[in-house]
Amino acid sequence: MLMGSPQSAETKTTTTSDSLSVQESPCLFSDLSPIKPVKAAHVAQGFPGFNSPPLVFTSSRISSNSETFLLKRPQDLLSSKEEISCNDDKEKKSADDPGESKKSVTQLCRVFITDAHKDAEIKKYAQAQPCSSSGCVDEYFADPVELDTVHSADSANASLNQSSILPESSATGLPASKNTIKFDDKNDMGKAAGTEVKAPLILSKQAQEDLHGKPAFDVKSLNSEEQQRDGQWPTDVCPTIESDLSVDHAFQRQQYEDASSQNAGGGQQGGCDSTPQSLSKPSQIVQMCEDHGENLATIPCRPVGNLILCDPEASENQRGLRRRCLQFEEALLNTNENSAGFLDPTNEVTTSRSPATVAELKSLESSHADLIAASSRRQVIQSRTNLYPPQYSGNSPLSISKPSSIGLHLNSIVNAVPVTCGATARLKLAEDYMGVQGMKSASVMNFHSLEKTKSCLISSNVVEKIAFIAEDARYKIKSSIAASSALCESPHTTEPSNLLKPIEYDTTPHDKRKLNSEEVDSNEEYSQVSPKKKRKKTSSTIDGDGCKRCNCKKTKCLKLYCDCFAAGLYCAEPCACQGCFNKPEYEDTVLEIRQQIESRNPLAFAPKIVQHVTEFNNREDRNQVPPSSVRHKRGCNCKKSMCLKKYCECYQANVGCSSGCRCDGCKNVYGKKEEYVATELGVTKEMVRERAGEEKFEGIYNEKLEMVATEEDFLQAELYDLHFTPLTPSFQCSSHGRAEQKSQLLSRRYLQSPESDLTILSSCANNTKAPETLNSSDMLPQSKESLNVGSYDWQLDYNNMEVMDQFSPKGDAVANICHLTPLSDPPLTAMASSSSSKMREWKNTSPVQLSPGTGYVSSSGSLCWRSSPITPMSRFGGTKSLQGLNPNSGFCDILEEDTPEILKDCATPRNSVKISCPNWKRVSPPKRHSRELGSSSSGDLKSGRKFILQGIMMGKSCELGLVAIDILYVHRRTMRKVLWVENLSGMQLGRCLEN
DNA sequence: GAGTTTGAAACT
DNA sequence: CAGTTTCAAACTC
Ligand SMILES: [Zn+2]
Ligand SMILES: [Zn+2]
Ligand SMILES: [Zn+2]
Ligand SMILES: [Zn+2]
Ligand SMILES: [Zn+2]
Ligand SMILES: [Zn+2]
Repeated sequence: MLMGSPQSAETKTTTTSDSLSVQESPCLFSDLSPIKPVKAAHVAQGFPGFNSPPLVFTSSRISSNSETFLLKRPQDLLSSKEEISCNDDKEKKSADDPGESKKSVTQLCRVFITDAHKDAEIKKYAQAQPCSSSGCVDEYFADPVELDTVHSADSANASLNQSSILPESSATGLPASKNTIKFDDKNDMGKAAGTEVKAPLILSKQAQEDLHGKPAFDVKSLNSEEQQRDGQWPTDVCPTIESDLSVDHAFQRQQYEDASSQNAGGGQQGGCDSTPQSLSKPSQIVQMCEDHGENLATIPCRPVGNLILCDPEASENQRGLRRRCLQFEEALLNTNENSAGFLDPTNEVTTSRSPATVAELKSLESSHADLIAASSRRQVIQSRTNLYPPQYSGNSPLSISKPSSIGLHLNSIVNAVPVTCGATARLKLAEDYMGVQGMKSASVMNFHSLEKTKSCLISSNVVEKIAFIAEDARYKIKSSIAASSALCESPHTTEPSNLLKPIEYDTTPHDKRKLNSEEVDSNEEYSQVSPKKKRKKTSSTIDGDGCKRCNCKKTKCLKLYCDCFAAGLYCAEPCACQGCFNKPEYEDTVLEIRQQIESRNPLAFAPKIVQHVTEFNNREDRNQVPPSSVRHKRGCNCKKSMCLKKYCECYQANVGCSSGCRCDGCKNVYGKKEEYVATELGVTKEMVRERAGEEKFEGIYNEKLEMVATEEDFLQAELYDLHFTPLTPSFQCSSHGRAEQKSQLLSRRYLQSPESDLTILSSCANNTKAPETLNSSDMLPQSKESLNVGSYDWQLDYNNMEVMDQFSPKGDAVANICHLTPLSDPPLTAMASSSSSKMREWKNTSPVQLSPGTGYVSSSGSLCWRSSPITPMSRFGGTKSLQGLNPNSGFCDILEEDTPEILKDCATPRNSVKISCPNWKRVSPPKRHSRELGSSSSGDLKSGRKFILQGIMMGKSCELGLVAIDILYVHRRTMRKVLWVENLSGMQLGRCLEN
């Protein structure tokens, strides 16, 4: 946005990173901490010099946020530096044996991870550091850990500590940033040499430079970059990366730290530790998540007592936890699927990777760059959002809400899960991410199962589900990351520079397409990426484990052509892909790309296999639901295979063809299209209803659901990530995962009402569409109506809205929403009190939700990553997927279709159906998404309204991005109309009106 | 393992 | 939105 051209932005970021960073990402920063923001800004700016402290201090909360950033940065920086050092060493080695260096790193990472898992999270970290023994990694983690612990503790305790921390971070950050910049230049040179610093550098400075002078895109550069990534990248990059990384990592780490601190703060850690150890790797991963969750939980717990007390930090911590969770989840996924993911030393080392990736991508392809930039921008926005939330959380007790939710989750989870508290906590977190509170226990179980499944994902379905989960996790992570990055960027510019640049430039995703062409060249380099991959290449795409692996040659695994990417998973060891960017390292890039793709096709990452829930199915019959109900979402288009071979997606998914298939001569052994059509007819009515948003569900589920729904829906909405969108809907509805994901937000609500557990389907109905719309909305740029929304206001409004919601929706809310002043973070204070919690959630969940990932990422990053940022999906999938997964891989993805029917969950019995799809039918605004406002139905309600967050930086107003859209919901039974404000993700921020 | 076939994804 | 190209998996040999 701000920057006309990414390049310029990048350049700015790079240069500014030290001092000016803010300017570049003025929006972010400004927005973020308009008031206090300054602090944030300071942070950013400060980084260079001062970093730390300022933020922190100013306001505990805000500071906390800033601090977090700072912390993260510092951590990142430290870690980065350390890493760098390691990397350097490695690089040197790498010169000899790049692979080895990487491996070492990866190993370290693994160690770290493992250790972490074994040990309590916090402790884990701390321990891990020591334990990790291996130098770089250990240090890396250790630093972060320590910092985290300290910081976290500090944060938890008070911002003060953070502030103290900050300095370090800041100091480190600043220098680092500068250094990085310089490095960048050098790097460039180095790149020429063949090193790779570029990525980071590129991202930051180079990118900028490139932008200025020329695009770095050249494929060659890309290649070189890639190579660098693989090999040199660490060393050279490190410096540069530091800045970049520092940002992302900083966030992540901060989060991590927060989490750790939380853990530390909470006694749970110990428990966590125990659990984690017991768990197997995958389980470990989970545990990790759990631990984090626990941490979070702990925080929440505190909050529980004092709910809010947790403070921003707590909230942040929570966030961090969440992120971690996500990350963990991802990690789990990754770990399960690919040990490699973790392993990738580079990734871990690079933690900064994302930036690098982004930069690389950019360099690789102008289009890519654009995309990345766009993503980065988006991220920034998200980050902003995230930031806000954190602040909020930090600021006010309000944060409680999340915690409370968390607590609830924890409780539920705990109960459900035998795992130790820590584990449970983790689980909770995971669940949250996953999305379903109601699912919690089940979800937990599911989660585990999922992990397992993931590891084994053989069936495409399973994979998908997993993917979803992973994706969700990713999204979360991404969001978190993005947020973190954004935050970093905004504040610090330096680190963010990577992200920021891209972001700012943010080119539109459109350009991304181009990437392909260029990408090819890079492939060669890619090959370098991992020799291991080659192994995989060998033959079957399926690893011994049953995990699918890709063998992409030209797409860098950033297109749907890549099964890994399409599944929302990061490529792992087994993958034989060349020039792969689908790695945690490149999280930012991955996310960006994902977003772009989603923007084009909201359902792109949605599970391909959906269970059509018919009324029959929905209801009691779920069991009855004939397998037939499970179908490929889009159907196949087979012309020659007669749907008898895996060429057919339907067949491959072990599902019959459906009316959606355009296959010729269908002979699908799982069900011929014709047959399906015939059966469908009977159902169709129901289907229609559902689609229409009708009653189907209502009858059975609604009752509870409705109750819940209202709240839940909203909550859900909140939960929903924009990304989820398509997929999510179904998932959301059914899936607990979303609830979980949203859980934080929802949790409140859930907490509020047991029913909440039900899950929230609310969005369900809408989900499908909504997501799309949301996606469209994502297109922020497009959004026209830019309301200056203050995050603050949002939150507040939101809160109000929520309140309103339950009883009487009111148009007012809408107005409020409009008010949103995301940027207002500063205002946070105000917000803090009341709605902050909600806001937080919202923020968290919302676009950025993901944010969690990043911070945490750094440490776990590698871990988590496996699953890619995907976004929301996982969330959805979460519940359902979980359910499905558990039992049988079979489930896989089946999600209910977009339609609200989400019920699928139903499948069982558990409670069923809580889910809900709420009776509320979503009247999607014009698909266009964002812009159109009052679209559909009730003239009264104005759905489609877009809300754009504007921040004021440095006195300048910046558009943060499209924040929310009005979506009209109509109660199927009562026909009551409610206008919800949903974020891009589709999350419901608040209810605007009711009729 | 190379080469062919296939249909989704990407692109125009 | 249709047509074409690109892509990587599935399949064949
Ligand atoms: Zn791939
Ligand atoms: Zn792969
Ligand atoms: Zn790959
Ligand atoms: Zn077919
Ligand atoms: Zn089919
Ligand atoms: Zn067929």
